[in-house]
Amino acid sequence: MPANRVPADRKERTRESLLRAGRMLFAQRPVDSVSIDELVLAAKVAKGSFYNHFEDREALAHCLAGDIRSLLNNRVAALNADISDPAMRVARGLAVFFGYAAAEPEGAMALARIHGPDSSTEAPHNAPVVDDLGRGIASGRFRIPTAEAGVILVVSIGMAGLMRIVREPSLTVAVSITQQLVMLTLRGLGVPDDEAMQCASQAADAVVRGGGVLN
Amino acid sequence: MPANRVPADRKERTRESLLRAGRMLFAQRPVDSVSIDELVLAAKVAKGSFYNHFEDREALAHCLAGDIRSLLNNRVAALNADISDPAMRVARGLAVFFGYAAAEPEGAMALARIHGPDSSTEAPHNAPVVDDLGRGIASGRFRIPTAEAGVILVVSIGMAGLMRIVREPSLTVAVSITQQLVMLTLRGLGVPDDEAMQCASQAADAVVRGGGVLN
DNA sequence: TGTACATCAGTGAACGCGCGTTCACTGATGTAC
DNA sequence: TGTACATCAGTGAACGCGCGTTCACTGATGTAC
Repeated sequence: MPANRVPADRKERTRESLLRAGRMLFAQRPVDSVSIDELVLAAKVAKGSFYNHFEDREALAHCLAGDIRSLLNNRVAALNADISDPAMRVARGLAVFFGYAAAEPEGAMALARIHGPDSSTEAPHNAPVVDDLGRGIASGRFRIPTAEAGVILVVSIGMAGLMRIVREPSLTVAVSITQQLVMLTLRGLGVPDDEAMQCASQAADAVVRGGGVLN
Repeated sequence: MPANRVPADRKERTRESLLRAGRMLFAQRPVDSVSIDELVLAAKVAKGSFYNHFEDREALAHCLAGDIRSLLNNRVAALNADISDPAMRVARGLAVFFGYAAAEPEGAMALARIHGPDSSTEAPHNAPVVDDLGRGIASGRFRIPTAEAGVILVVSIGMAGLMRIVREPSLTVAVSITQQLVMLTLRGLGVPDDEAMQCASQAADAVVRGGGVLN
């Protein structure tokens, strides 16, 4: 217990400022092509401050992407709290990502650029998807031999749709893309046509249009 | 018509050497993090030579990815020359990419890293996919509202599968991943279950295992 | 066949800018008494 | 309430390495005659 303290929120504000700058810059260019100078300039912070918070540029990027990904995973978890059908859960999960892309294209683009389409079954942030797929397979809702291919499908469609929406970030586009991509995805997983379409429409409507995405 | 000439193949060999070096290095690390020094060292070429062939690192990367992508697109075109069913064409197209990932993981990884999952309908190298999807929709073989979502599905699955296979580049893995991912994809596009499975198996067998990929 | 010459890609030393990293100092905030 | 002190994040000048880019020179190959 230190005798004298420095206000926690000053440190926090600097850190946030750096992360915001990273979000803006990494949304535009590859991580390696952004200099520390540019980061601290955009963050309105002295160069030395950077190293009080992050070991290097990579660390900032990793932290930024982790934050966004956690935010989205939490939203998905909250939104799916009392949904048990794995198909609907996957649909709403994708819809959260697509809605975010329309609402916060900058954050979405940064996430896509930093994480890339990492569809490994082991990556911790893919755990929710792996889980839903596992349940769906067990219950016969999804008709695929192994979860792995399903994870690749869902994650890569998620990232691709996100990047598509970011290019033209309007609610209309997001709703349309969500409907179509979720439908294709569920159908791919073996969900009957009509149900896939129903889930897709409901998710697009409730989550993307309805703004189930805000907070 | 110049009076005196320099042998064309000397220039060509230097260029090829630089491209090979790029393939190796870009397979391992992001483009921006590879220095010209590393490139010319790996290529066993003097630093100044680099600029006789490429304007900058980006140009080399672009050229490299373009070459690989063209090679693959050509293989697909040749392999599909007398296949008319769009579902089978898409299946075999994906299989070519997956087979390449197993046979040439380095080239595949470089392609993935440079092009990324660029699933835009306008990108010239996606033209063949756009074409097959258009025909499939017109003939009722694919049941999707617009080609765009289909392109996103096929291209992003293509790249994701490719990266998965690269991580463990064996024929066995490639065949299994191909079967599964092609099945999911065709089913997503609206091809009936049994036919999707049949196409997937045939493509995996004929193209990936059968080495329809060599040459 | 031989010699002089022309071409042009290859070479690598040299240059200098940009950028990552450091560090002595500042100053804002909170604590002691 | 006021004064002295402690803490620690913020600051930005300074350093020096790495890297992209240039350029005068070399040398291999082909042509002229």
